Amino acid sequence: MASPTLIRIADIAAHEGEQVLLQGWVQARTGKGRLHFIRLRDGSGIVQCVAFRHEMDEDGFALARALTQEAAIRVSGEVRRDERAPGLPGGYEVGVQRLELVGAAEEYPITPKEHGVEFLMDRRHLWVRSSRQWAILRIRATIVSAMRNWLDDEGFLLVDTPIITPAAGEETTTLFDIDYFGEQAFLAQTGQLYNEANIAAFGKVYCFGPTFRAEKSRTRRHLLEFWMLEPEIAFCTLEELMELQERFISHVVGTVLEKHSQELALVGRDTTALERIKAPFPRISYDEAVERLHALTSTIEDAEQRELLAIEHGEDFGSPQETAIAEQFDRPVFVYHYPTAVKAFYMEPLAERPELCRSVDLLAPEGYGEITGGSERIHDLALIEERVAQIGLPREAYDWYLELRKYGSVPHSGFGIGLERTVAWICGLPHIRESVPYARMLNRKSP
RNA sequence: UCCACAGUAGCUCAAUGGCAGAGCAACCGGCUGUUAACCGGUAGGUUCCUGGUUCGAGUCCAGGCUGUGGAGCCA
Repeated sequence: MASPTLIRIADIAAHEGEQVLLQGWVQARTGKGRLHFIRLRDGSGIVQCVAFRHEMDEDGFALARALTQEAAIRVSGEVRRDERAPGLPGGYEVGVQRLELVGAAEEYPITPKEHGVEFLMDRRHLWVRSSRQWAILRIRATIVSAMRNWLDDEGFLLVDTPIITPAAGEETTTLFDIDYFGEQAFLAQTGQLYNEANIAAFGKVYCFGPTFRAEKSRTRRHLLEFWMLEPEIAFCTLEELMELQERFISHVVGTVLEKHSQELALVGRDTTALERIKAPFPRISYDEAVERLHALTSTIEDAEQRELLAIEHGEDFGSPQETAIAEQFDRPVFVYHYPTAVKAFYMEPLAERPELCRSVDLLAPEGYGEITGGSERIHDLALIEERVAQIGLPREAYDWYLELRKYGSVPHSGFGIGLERTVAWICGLPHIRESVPYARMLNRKSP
C-alpha cells in the first residue's frame, strides 16, 4: 500500500483512487452500527469519511464510534467518487483505513440545530467554525483582495494612515478617546484627511484599515469598529469618481460570483440579484431623490409608514428613505449633490447652489443602505479655512490639513467604502454582525 | 436616548392563576448508506433578579437587569 499523501479537502477531486491523509475536525458523525459516517472539516472544505468495521482495526473502529463533534483527527484512506457524499466540494468520500485522535472534544455547545443570536455571539470563537460563518468570512477575504487588486491595477498606491489621531476627522461626537500619556487622542474614524496629503505625493492612493465610531446606534447596519477602504484621487471630479466607483463595485461583485458560487449557495444568497450588478449604475440628484420620496409618500395610505418616509428638502436621509430610494432600482444607485449642511465640512459646494455640495452616496439594493460615501473636496484655502471655523473645529489640529491647500492644491475627490456593509450586501446577510469575524457593538466587546 | 417584544432543562421552545413538559444535544443499547438519520432507554430545573397581590404565581402587578427588533446617527 502506498504511503498516504497529506492533502487538503478542497483538492480532493484530484486524488480519486489514491491513498490520502486528511487532518481536521469532526463536524458531525452518524452511526449505523458497523458503519459510521464522519463529516470532516479541514478549513479548506468538508468531506464525508466512511468507517466500515471490516475495513479497519478494532481500536480504529472503536474510536470512530466514539468520536464527538469537533474532535480533531487524522484520517487516512482511499478517495472514492460517490454521488451520495455530501460536503464541499462534495461528491467524494474517504474510505477510512486508519484513524488517529489528535485532540478530543468535550460536549460542543453549537449543535446542528437552531440557536439564538446571543448564544451564538457569545460563542463567536466557536461559531466561526460553522459552515455559514466559514463561507461568509471566506467571501469577506475575497472582497478585500478584489478591492485591493483592482485599485493596485488601476495605479493606486496603498498608503497606510494612522489609527491614533489628534483630531476628529469629521465631527467630535462619535470618537473613542484614549489617554495618550496624559493627552487626549482619538481612534481614527477615517483616513481621508491623510489621504488628501498623500495624493500630492502619489496621485492616486487608498488606505484600508479599521475605523472606530463611538455611536450609540444599535441597528443591523452598525458596528463600533469596522473596516473601511478609502481611495483618494488628485485631479478628479465628482463625475469621474462615480465612474470609478461603479467599475470598482462591479469588479468586486463579479469576482465573488466567479470564485464563490459554493459559499454563496451555503449562505443562501440569490445570485441573480448580484449578476445584475454591472456598470453603469443609475444616478439621481438629491433633488430628484427628494421628489421621488414625495411622490412615493403621496401614494402611501398608512399614516405611520408615511411619517417614516417624510422628508423636507435639506434634510438628510434616514434608513427608511435610503431603502425606499434603493428599492426603485435593481442596481446600486448614486445619489449626488446632498445639502452642504448635512455633509462633512470638506465637501466642495456647488458654484451655482452653495447650499448643495459635490457629494455622492452609493445606495445598495435590497435595503442594505449606503455602502459608499464620497465627494469632491474643497481645494481652495480660504474656503476650507472658513468651513473649519464655521464647524467649530479646533484650528490648530487642522493646521497641517489646511496647509495642503498652500502648495499646489488641485481639485480632488475620494470615497470610503464600508467593508462589512459590502460583505453583508453581497452575502445577503440579515445583520452586519455576521460580516466580521469578531463584531464590536454597543453591547458586545467579547469574544 | 426613544418605541415595541422577549427571558422556563446545555440549545430551541410549550405550559387557562392549580403536579415543570416536548424535540434536539449528552449518556447507555440497537442498526452497512447516513445527509439536522432512525428505534428503545437514562439523566437533566434557583422558570433572569428583587419585592408585591393571592389559599396557591412560570403565568398577575411594580421596579431592575439582560437580550432582540426598529427609530435617531452613520459606512
